[in-house]
Amino acid sequence: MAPKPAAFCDHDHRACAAEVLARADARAIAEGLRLTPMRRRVLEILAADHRALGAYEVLDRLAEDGTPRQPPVAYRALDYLVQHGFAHRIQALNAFAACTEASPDHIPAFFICDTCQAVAETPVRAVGEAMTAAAGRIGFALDAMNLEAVGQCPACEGVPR
Amino acid sequence: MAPKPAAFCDHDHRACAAEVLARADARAIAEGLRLTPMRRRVLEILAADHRALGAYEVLDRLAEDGTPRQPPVAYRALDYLVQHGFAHRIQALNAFAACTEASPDHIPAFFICDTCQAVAETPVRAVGEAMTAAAGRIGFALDAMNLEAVGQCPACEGVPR
DNA sequence: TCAGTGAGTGTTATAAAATAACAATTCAAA
DNA sequence: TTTGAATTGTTATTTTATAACACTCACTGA
Repeated sequence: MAPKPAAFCDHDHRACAAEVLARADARAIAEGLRLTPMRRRVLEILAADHRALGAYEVLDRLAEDGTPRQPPVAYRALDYLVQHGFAHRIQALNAFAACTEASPDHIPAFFICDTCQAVAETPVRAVGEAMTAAAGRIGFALDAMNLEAVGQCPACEGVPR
Repeated sequence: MAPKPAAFCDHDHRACAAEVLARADARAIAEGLRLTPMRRRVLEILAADHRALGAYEVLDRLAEDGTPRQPPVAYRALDYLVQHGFAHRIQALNAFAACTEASPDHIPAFFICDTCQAVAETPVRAVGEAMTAAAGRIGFALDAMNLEAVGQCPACEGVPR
């Protein structure tokens, strides 16, 4: 079995989250992207655990530091993060998760645990290629894909649902 | 190039929609599923074209025959249709499309045209297998997947976006 | 025959998610 | 240092989805 994603294992999450932020900071500098305090704070909130957060959950966390609880505040930051690949939108949950993958050009796929709500982003090159091939066969010009799986993560194996 | 999905071609859509309904009727009888008039009507509305419809669009169509415009009416029928594989939910659009695939155990993938809003469901065995394999490698017990692609369909090729 | 049960539908109300629109501010380049 | 563009603040509204309960009707077993 391949190494399990950190999302499904015990791990030093403080370091894990710090790494996500550090990579984002580095990329923002390298590419001249404006990862403003607001946006960075939202990414930090998302990175705080391996769960996807709804916009209103993000808003609640922001409100704890005194940011006004207005939906556009959260949506704008989230849209920016998604737009620039710092975060992903998990369609199946209407929610958002920090991007945990180092390689900048990966095609993300998400494995969502029904039991503990953990979301793991794992590189699935073969899936992306098969999808691209399928698009090619039907003459479809592919811009983006959403690859999401719902089930039970290895840490929750055996837990009744 | 493989045969393009009907959704992306000129075709006799009356026959196409009738086939979807006929297959659903047959399966309902075979499996003892209760495809009530309400549910069948909603499926008919979905099958009316190769677009995904939001629940409130379905509700509007229903209202044209005098059904009360109450959200639960649409959501209940849609949930049933999705639950039993007569229709699919298109997560990227918060919308629903009739299942157009004959084989009952297929893994659906959706190609969504940004330009004309057509949605094609095509069997993508290789994608499903790659995804299943990826799940297996990380010990994830897969229950369901959403495979969606956004882009431009062959019929809209060249149309500026 | 007829209470009991459960699935389906009708109906009212509300919750949750997302966006429109415009004002105020900040920032960086000319 | 002004000017234009990007960002953030704010109010209001739209769109999507669900909770909760009442009513009907077909079916079941006493």
